[in-house]
Amino acid sequence: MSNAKKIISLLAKAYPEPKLALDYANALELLVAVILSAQCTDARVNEVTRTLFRKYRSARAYAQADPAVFEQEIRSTGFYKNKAKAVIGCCNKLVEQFAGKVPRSVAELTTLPGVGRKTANMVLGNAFGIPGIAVDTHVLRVSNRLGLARGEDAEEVEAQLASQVPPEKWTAFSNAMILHGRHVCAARKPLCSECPLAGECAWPDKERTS
DNA sequence: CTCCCGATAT
DNA sequence: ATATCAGGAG
Repeated sequence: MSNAKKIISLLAKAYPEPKLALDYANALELLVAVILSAQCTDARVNEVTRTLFRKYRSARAYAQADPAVFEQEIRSTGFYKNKAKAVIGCCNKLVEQFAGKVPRSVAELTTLPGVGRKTANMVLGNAFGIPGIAVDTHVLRVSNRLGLARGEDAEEVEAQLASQVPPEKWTAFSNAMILHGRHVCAARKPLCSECPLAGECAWPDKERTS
């Protein structure tokens, strides 16, 4: 078994049924939660969406929101002006071009304002069960450290990962990589001594900060 | 490449 | 005090 296959297998064992830490009940809620999650902890997003999801129950509801009010409602997630514009703009387009429903392809999703490949793949995989590898800062970092990919471009890394992981495992793989990046292979203080993948990891000791 | 922005860890 | 954090747009 190749090193990459071993790593992918160990990762799946370490994170059986990896699920997102974001709270959501449907594709629209997940889309909104992922947009709000940029540069923000999942815990804070959940705190905000707990009340937000009770008030806005459809794409139309967000589309009709007062921007100034909405900005304040999501303020604590940071980048609130951009995010408010993204969510409201997104939902306007959903209403006008997608019958108020969240589309099921990367191509369509990325036409929505504020939605890039990472957000699109996150929604596809977790809300629709359509295979997708969401490459965020964690997946980028962990992939490079493990030696599963090389490079800083998210789309290139996504392609490299896609060629090594069978499509039916893309979503679980990317969710596991995110969890691993958050809790073990952290940017600042990676817990290499507790890492189940340490034996197969390509990251040289000299580059470790702790 | 820069800007957006608050919360949290260090 | 300040560096960094579940990105995307201009």
